[in-house]
Amino acid sequence: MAKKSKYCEETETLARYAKALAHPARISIMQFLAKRNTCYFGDIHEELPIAKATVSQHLKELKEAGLIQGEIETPKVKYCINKKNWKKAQALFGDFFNKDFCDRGCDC
Amino acid sequence: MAKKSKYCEETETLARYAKALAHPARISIMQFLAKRNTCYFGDIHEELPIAKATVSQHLKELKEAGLIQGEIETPKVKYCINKKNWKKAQALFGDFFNKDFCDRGCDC
DNA sequence: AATAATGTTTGTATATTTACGAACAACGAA
DNA sequence: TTCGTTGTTCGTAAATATACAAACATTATT
Repeated sequence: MAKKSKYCEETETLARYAKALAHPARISIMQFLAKRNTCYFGDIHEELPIAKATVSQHLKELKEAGLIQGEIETPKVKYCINKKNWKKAQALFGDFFNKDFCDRGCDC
Repeated sequence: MAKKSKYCEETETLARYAKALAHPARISIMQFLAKRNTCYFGDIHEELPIAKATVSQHLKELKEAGLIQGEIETPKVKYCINKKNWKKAQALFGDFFNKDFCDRGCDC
């Protein structure tokens, strides 16, 4: 059976990215990855005030949303931003926030 | 008692806005408000594939996040974007997505 | 084989989110 | 006063999200 999609593709995608970023821990992770060359799980865990199991869970969500990717570098795991999807998100949020609605005159 | 804030202010705020946008119905609402002059509840409801009680709930969340505001225009209710906070969100997402992380060389 | 190091997965408890119908509130019109 | 219109709030059910400890998996080392 087909997936019920009540909203347009682009809207769904944007909402999905927003959801992935809807937690301060995940924002922090993305910021950390953005400014770091090497980004092992342990380093990320160190930066955050939460248990490692929870960090792992957040990383999983970011990965499932496509914003990051991980690779095993025994015995560590290295994470980094998924550039392709990051650009996609960048573009979607960019469009979203550049409606110039003010000029159209929402009159409140 | 003070609210426990484990993350920095800016990160929390960004996550809060992201959370407000983390549902296609709410993205749709913002898009609708962005391109419309007058934006009554009924018009918004018409655009969405959900019950009015649910629409009302989503509007409440957007309002509590500060992204929109509403005013009564008996017998209707007019909603519109909160420009001040919209600009704030615009700026926060702008900074967030302009890390130029690629140049720093995340090496995956 | 036993140990150590690094993360993931599982189990679980609690809280939040999402959705809807029904009841309610406010107000103008008949 | 009784309706009709417009939205909000309430009650509730089901699904997700968040967090942690404990158990587990993997690989290197002793």
